[in-house]
Amino acid sequence: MSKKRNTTLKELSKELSLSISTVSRALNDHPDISQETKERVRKLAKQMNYVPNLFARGFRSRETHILGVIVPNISHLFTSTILKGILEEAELRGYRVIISESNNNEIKQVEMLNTMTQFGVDGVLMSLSRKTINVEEILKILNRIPIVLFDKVSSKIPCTQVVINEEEAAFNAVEHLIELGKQRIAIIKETENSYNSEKRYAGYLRALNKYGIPVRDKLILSTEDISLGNGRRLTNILLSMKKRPDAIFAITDNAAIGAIKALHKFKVKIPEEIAVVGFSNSINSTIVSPALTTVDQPGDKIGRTAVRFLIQELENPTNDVMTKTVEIKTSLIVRDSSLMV
Amino acid sequence: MSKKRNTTLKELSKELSLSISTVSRALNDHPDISQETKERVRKLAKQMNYVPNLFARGFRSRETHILGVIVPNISHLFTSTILKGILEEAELRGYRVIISESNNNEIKQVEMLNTMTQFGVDGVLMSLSRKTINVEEILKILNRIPIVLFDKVSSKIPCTQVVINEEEAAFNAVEHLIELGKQRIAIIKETENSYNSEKRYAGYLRALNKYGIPVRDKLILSTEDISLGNGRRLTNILLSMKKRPDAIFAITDNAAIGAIKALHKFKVKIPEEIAVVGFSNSINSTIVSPALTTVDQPGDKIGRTAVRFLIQELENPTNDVMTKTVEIKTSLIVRDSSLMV
DNA sequence: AACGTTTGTGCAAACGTTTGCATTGATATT
DNA sequence: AATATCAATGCAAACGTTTGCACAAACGTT
Repeated sequence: MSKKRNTTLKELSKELSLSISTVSRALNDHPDISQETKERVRKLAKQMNYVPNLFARGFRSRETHILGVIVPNISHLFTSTILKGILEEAELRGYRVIISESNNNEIKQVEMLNTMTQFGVDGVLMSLSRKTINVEEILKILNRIPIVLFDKVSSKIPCTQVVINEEEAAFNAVEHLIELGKQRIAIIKETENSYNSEKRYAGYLRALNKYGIPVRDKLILSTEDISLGNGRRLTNILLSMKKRPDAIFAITDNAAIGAIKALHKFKVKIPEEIAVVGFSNSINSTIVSPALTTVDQPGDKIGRTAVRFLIQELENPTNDVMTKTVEIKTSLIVRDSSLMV
Repeated sequence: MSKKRNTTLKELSKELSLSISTVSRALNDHPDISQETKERVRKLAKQMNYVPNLFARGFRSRETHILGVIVPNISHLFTSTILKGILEEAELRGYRVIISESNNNEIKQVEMLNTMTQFGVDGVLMSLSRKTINVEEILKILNRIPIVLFDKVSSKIPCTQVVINEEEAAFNAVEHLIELGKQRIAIIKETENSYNSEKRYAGYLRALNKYGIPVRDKLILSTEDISLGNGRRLTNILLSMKKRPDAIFAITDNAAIGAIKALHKFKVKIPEEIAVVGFSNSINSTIVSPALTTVDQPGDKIGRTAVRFLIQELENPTNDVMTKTVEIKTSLIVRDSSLMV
């Protein structure tokens, strides 16, 4: 039951009466080796079930073909969809993936980053923890190995960043509401200046501006923790106003669902009286009733793209920092919560 | 930007005018080394930011301190909750984790298992892909390194298995319905004989038997793919019967939600006319209305437990196969879909 | 015939760590 | 004084792979 040893190059070479180096080269398809020898070697290797010892190889070549991934919280549908994309793309290109959670804890995030580099990953894919303020440590590591950020990113870190086009997505969502004839559009966003929240807010403003709709401070609500409960709470506030809004744009599905729950309780007709739009296309958005209009973020595409850029950097190393920002397109999925005839 | 080299034992030893072996032993707290030396070494190591090269170490000792994890689908809330538990517990005990998806594909599952062992993981945690029939390859690998199965398990594989107590959980759920006074309780389960589905079905039967309620074939419905859509479809069948059931036990939340949607459409009162109980405590179960009564499966506990058993095996290797089955307790969460006053 | 070139192969070093054994000097035991 | 014991340290091998270089044989060119 204890770990048995694998076939080694040495054993193969003995069996074939060749040197270890020849066997190694034969298996690596080195041009110096004759076709005939290559075939003999490959045949025996297969027969003896030879598998290269990746540790020895990585140890020698300083390349592990392992990518590190750090995310705030793995059990979040959007995140795990991204992970799915990462896993698939990485595997396709012959890389393994090590995953870690930062639990939205900045200290732990740096710790993970450190053990990962210590461990010898070739590069790191990372979605930043909330309130990542002290980027100094991260920059230090960025000096040693390539990092690609996705989803939760920061302009303070000069590296490739893969995000959805938050601003445009929000713009489209709000424009959709305007096209329905809505004029008093409330927004539920985050208090702290997260990248995502800010961009979505910017999209909201641009849409209002484009159509000459005044921006009303009263309709702009913020919360620390953009959860279902807080969505409900803030909606209650909106409902208590003399002049109620006629639409709510929540920057996450959960908050939007909270809004729907609150509207339900007060028997407000959705979407006739107040339409609701969310953001994420989480599974819940189809389960709540009425089904929620929302922005679909193609998670797996984000993951795949991030991997592609990272590997690109790994395989064509340059000395100048890459600071490209790649924006992935989203699409608005219109459902009953904003479907008017 | 290219990978810089880390401080090595050699460099430390030169700086301290000690031999490499002494430095190594000092850092590993070997009893042969004097306290004084140990402190000198540790101090310089810290100062020079020494980190052991895990590859060299793993290479030498044949221990990587990496665990492999294979799951059918990472973006499934229950699965990612288990992963969370695995990550936390493994990290706590100084192990790294490599995660892979089998996508419910038996061939790929074996492939992943192979590359993982090839890669040198110390052990594997695995949730089986649907329709895992040919366990031969898995047994072969089980000969080389320890495997612990969780959630989707199989008695054909002699190893430690961590599961929830499916049978009892289902029993409790159905008993709850009976206590409400329900007598015609339908079940929606899977066609193929998955471990989970079978156990839950057994619990259903036991509950009926205990209370002397006849088992009616007509009320036992099966589907290949236990999805929301199929839950809806099968419920429609139930509704078309002359004598409708007065409760539905669906062996997954999604199917239960499908049932609720169907009942809604036909204006059936939940739970007065027909009560509904699901299984999983997915987020959706609180979002659907009425909120769904369901079985809470403590995912992170499953993950943690699985890791504990695996490490236990790793660190106390024996030659006899472990075939323990560990059952994790669940609890029934009663919500509106079965709340009668 | 002497010399380059090409082709295929082998030798040996290197990667960074751990560890069995040898070595040294000091101290305790007879 | 001779010997056994002990504590602290160093030497060197080993893990499996890759790779620069050397080498030998065969061939082509002058």
